Amino acid sequence: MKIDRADFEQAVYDVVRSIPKGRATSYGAIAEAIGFPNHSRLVGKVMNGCNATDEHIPAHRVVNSQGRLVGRDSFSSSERMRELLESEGLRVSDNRIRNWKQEVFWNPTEELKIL
DNA sequence: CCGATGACAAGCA
DNA sequence: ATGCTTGCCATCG
Repeated sequence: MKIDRADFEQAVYDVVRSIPKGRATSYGAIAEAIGFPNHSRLVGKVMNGCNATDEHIPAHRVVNSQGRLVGRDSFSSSERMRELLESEGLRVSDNRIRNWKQEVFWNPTEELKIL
């Protein structure tokens, strides 16, 4: 199945905007939630373009499956992403979110299914 | 956890 | 078109 770029982007933004403050999710989880489980990389691409022209999208709440802040280079500064997360009550050490899978991880597939 | 593999899409030379 | 890289992920070891 081919992917409609505009439709894909819109779906990604929609999910990202739904991420609660103090929580975070992964590229793969978003991809799965919008129906493209094996296109996690495209989510990253979309996010990359989103924070460049930033549209009040909490891109800092999107990390990789290991809770690692791989997208920090696309922010104003390398520390920006970490600061945003810490200001929401999250703990970050060595470029990773603490209690990632235990507490912080927010599953859009599960949460949005209920709505 | 880390490294290597295989899968998929897009951008670039 | 080909080859390599990328805000990735699941699986295997």
